[in-house]
Amino acid sequence: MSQNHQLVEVVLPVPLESTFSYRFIPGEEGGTLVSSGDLVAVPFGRRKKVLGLVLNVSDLDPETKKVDGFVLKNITRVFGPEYRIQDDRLKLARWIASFYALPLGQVVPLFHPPAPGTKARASKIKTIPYPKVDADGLILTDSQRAVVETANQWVRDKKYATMMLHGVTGSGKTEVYLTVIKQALELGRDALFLLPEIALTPQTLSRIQARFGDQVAAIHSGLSAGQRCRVHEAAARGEIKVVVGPRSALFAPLKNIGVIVVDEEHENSYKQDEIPRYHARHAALIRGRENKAVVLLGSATPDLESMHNAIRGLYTHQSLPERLGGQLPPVEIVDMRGVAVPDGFSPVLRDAMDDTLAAGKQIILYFNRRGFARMWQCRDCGEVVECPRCDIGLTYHLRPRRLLCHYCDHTINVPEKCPACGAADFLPSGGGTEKVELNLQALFPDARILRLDHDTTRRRGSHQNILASFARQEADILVGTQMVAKGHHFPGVSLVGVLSADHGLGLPDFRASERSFQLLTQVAGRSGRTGAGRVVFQTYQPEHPVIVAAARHDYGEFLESELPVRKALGYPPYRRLMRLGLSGRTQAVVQEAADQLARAMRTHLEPCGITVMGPAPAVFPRLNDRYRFQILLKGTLNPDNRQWLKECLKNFKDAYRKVDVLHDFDPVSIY
DNA sequence: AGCACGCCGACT
DNA sequence: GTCGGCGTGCTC
Repeated sequence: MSQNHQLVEVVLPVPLESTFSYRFIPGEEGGTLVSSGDLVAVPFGRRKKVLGLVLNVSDLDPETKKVDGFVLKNITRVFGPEYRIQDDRLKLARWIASFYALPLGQVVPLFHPPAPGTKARASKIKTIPYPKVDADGLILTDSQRAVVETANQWVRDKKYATMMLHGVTGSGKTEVYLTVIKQALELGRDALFLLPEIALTPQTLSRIQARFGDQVAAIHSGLSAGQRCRVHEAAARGEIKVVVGPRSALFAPLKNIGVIVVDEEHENSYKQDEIPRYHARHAALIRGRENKAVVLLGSATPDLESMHNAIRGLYTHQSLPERLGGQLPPVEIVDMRGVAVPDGFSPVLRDAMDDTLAAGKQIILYFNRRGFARMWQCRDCGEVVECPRCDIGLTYHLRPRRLLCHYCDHTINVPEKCPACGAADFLPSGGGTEKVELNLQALFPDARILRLDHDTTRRRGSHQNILASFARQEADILVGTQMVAKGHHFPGVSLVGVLSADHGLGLPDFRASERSFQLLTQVAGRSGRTGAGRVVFQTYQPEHPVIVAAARHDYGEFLESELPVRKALGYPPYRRLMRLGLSGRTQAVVQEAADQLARAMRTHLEPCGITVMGPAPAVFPRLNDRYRFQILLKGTLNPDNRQWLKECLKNFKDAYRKVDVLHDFDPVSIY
């Protein structure tokens, strides 16, 4: 008894609005039919297997060969029920597509494992036993208990609500998350626990696992495609109740979510920097709403947008003011003006390092530039060797010895003679972590030093290995870029030195202050996690409000200095941003395209209260031999605006085929 | 987005 | 001579 054939409307992962029609011939037993929400594999163009989402199904006359002039192809595979995308997940997909002005097909791949582009890998995060955690949890402090009670009440009431959990490093936020999740599980609900990949350390994992055992599964970069699928299937079948992982974990097929944790909510890694450019924190709120779940946003240095929402009463703001078992370390600001420091270490910092090493404690040194010297400059004529593709100075690296472009990875041998004047005397100026390491070794010949930056973490897993080694106190000093501010818990560290605290402040980005404050606060908080600690900020701007506020661990002070600036300039959190980036081979063509696009934007969006800025050459006007311009929109686009924008961009791309256009809502940086 | 086809520059 | 750059056209 043969079933009727099915006509199936499928969404495919292409940047097109259209859906595609396929035929499905049910199996002999007649059991399997396709239905809306199914994940299917289909032949598409020259490709044999493309994954698609079934949107609609209808009956099909077996004699019908064509639809709309297209010869129907057959669906080759229907995935099991674990892979269906339905209900709240489909709503989330539609929301992302509409909010970020993308075709649904470009969003759907977020929802099916394995993550696109990942090859099978074997490496696994080693599970180090976490120092004996009471499976029933610790005794909560009064402030923790107050927070937990509020959140638990919301969960019991099935109320969609967001809590901004504002607590310094070591104030016990994790304990709050785990307690709230525990209650949700007891009520038969599931939980998502998002955190930056970098924070997904073996310690964190085993702490969560110690509490929830085999009800919890983690998704991380060490998993193979097969392992990801197993987690996905187990979650869909209800065998797993808690999924822990980076932003992509948000799409796990849990059925009945009661709590979504977004830990370190201010972290920029929650924004995906490729299509679809969504913000996982924002998307988490949407999924929370669909599930009537409680969303916990945790941070020591909340994102200004989140904080603004808390101030406006959209989120409930809760503080965990005290650091458990200790106090925040005092920060000394060292004025570097007029101080001659050939090796970069002020006398204050040097003495502090001496004392710390003598006491057998550990040191973290933060310097936010890699390589040995930022510039390779001719002493005779002043010529700076630049990248031939990027118009950016090349950085001098010692090991291996070469000049490297930090933007396109272009590498050249160190020139013998100045390409401009032929002189053979160069001035490497502006230090980097390589140089700091060398100077440090000269200063403390017996100290064991680890360096953590892009260059020492090329190999897979080396990042976690270096951090783990330092946590085991196999080295005395950890020197590196901002990577040293995140990751493991280091009980042995009693001194943190920031070699140039004003480094990030001059960057041409409206978030430069915020990012500096977050980084300084975060790295300062790594000192004295057990016992006394101290922190030294070396700076040429000792009165800068960001540096002063960070030195006092005072978020409120930072907020007061920064919000008025944002308001005056019309930047987030007061107005939203959207960035249009244009790039191409020929400058004039890109320029012309950018002018045209900006004109269209002005005509259509300015009447809706949107401010159009630019076009202007990007901060790096040429990268990788491509000229770059950008347009910035300020204001909130309504759904009609977004729809119009989507179509405008599509037409525009057809008209200017030599220019690449990217659009980014709520960009994390406007470089 | 892929993927193939097709037409012009410097090389085994 | 061809390897390979990327422009362009199409996908049920």
